[in-house]
Amino acid sequence: MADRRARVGIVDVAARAGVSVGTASKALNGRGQLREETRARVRSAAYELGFIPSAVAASLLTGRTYTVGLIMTDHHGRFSLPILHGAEDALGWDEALAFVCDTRDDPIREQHYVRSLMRRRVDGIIVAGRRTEPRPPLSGAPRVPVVYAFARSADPADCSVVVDEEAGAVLAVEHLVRTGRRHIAHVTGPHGHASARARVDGTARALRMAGLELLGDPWYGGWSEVWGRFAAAALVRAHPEVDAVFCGSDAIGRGVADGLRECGRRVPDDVALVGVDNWQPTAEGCRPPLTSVDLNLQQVGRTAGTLLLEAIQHGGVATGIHTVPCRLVVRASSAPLSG
Amino acid sequence: MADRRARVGIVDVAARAGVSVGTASKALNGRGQLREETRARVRSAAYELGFIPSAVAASLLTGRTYTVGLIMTDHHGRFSLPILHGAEDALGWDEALAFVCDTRDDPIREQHYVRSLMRRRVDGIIVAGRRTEPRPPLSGAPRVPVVYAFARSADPADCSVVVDEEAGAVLAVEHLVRTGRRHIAHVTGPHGHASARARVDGTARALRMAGLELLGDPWYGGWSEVWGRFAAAALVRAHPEVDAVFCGSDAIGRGVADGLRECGRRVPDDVALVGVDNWQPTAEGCRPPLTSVDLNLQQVGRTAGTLLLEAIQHGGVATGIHTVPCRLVVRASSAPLSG
DNA sequence: CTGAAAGCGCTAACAG
DNA sequence: CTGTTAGCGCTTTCAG
Repeated sequence: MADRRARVGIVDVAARAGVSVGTASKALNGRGQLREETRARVRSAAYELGFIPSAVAASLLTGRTYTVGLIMTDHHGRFSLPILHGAEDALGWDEALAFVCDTRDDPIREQHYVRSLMRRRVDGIIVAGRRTEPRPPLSGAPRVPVVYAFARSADPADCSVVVDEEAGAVLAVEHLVRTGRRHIAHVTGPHGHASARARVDGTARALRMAGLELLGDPWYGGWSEVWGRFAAAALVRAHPEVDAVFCGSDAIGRGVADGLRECGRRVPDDVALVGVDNWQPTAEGCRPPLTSVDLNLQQVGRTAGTLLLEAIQHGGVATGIHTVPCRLVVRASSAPLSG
Repeated sequence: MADRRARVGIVDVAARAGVSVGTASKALNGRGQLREETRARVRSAAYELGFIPSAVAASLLTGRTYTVGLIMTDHHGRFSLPILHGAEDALGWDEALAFVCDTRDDPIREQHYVRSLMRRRVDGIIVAGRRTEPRPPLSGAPRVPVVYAFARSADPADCSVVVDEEAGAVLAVEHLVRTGRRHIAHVTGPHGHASARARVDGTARALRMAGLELLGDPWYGGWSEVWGRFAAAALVRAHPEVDAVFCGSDAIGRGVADGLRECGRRVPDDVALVGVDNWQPTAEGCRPPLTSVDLNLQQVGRTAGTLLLEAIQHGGVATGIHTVPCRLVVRASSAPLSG
């Protein structure tokens, strides 16, 4: 172990071990047929010199860089960071490293980043979306595999990994039904969002399967707490018999919880609540802590990483729309009706 | 504009333009003395072939990769993402790209990542901390410049960019005093956290300068809403005259707001509130929206990026502890006392 | 079992 | 003004 003056290259290692560079290379990479004694000698020479092989040089030769680009569009990282973690898992922290590029939702920036990534010869690109609406495919049709995560590409020929949001809603509603709720309402985000519509559909499906009906119409609004509070008040007025609310997001859920409390309804005794996102700060800050549908974003990232890796290895192109299921995380807001 | 079969290299461009590779290189990089007509011919050949120069090959030659490593330790990215953005700004999205490595607070992972980054020959490394306690320097003493952001290195010889948290507290308290508050309490996180202690010190200093005293002792606890709610109730009981609370975090601030409301105190009419972090979801979800001390993390990242760049260009090592000031973001929770 | 030599894609002298 | 040549640091045939 040492840190010498300049950069130590494989030639230095070879010299110190008294072998040729070719031999040194083989010894270090476990390739070829070498006497074990030679291997050991090279290895210790490398160690003593603090030799760190250059991935740059290796890439030039092999054509693979063992790097991928991760394009994110949500600067707060609520969606893209879990995706990054999953991708890191799949890529293996020993293998590939990820260039993370935050486009800040600007197509120009995105285009620049793609060019930058191509110049760096990344082996592939993961595009992490911020909403679930299909997004335009990367412009410039990069010559490497691309996998879209969370927000699928508008081009069905592309490879996308998405969350089954409708099934997530089903999970939530089935849970409410199973715990004894019968008068279930749904407060969610803007009608213009695919996520909101998918959850409405899932809710309807689950209720139908249980032989129930939604209490009134879905309450479309925003994704915010303010909307949740407002909706809760209106909801109680319109349907006093409500005994559960499936909320389109944790923020809404929190707002609804506060709103209900202020109307004199107890959660979960009078009304059970389930949210979506399972976002720690919100779900656990809620009073009481909020049962929530986890979007499994890390799994989305892991799947995306795995698909990308396969595409890279098979020299092919990734294709198809892959779906990841949601997961229900039960907390106090949906305790069974003890009645 | 085209996408041909394999990879098009500069030899292909040169061939198509009817010049040698050397000339093509010069034309494309604006180096050397060339007839404008030749330059143009090469450029259009490159364009028609969809030529994307290989940064890998260039790096091998020049020794610089125009990439940096960004090591983050907080998987939720609340601290490291703003730092990343700032760093991106400083590095220039056209210039350098960042490998983002999430160590998940595991020293082993960190060590592996550092090795990975060194093998990729990054030009420098930024280490984004998660807490403000000094952290052990990167092991293995990388041969490239390293800048620590947010959490400074325990080795004072290293280069660190930190937030002046004490000054941030002064900002908050001065604001409260200026808006007419006189009975100011302080609810904050664990005594074991340097951040909590720095804010306590800043609070004391600002009050002293205003000729005031803290109302009772600082309330050390956790960073959570739960703690804020609890503390608010206890505080009102212990010091009914309280007319302002400086909270060590936005989460605490939110808890205090709820707690106070439930004790029958109005915010800001009876009690003004200021938090720290200026974390959108919490600060704006608060009722009323919470005035907060912004830690200027993006600026921390920008400074770190700039210092790193300088160190890289001057081939030297970055040094010194650099401090970034906080910024107060005023919202409804601290409206002036209209009394 | 080990060494020598070619070359990955590009740039930078130096010739012409 | 343009072409030729020699590598950057490494892996990999192919001889020895």
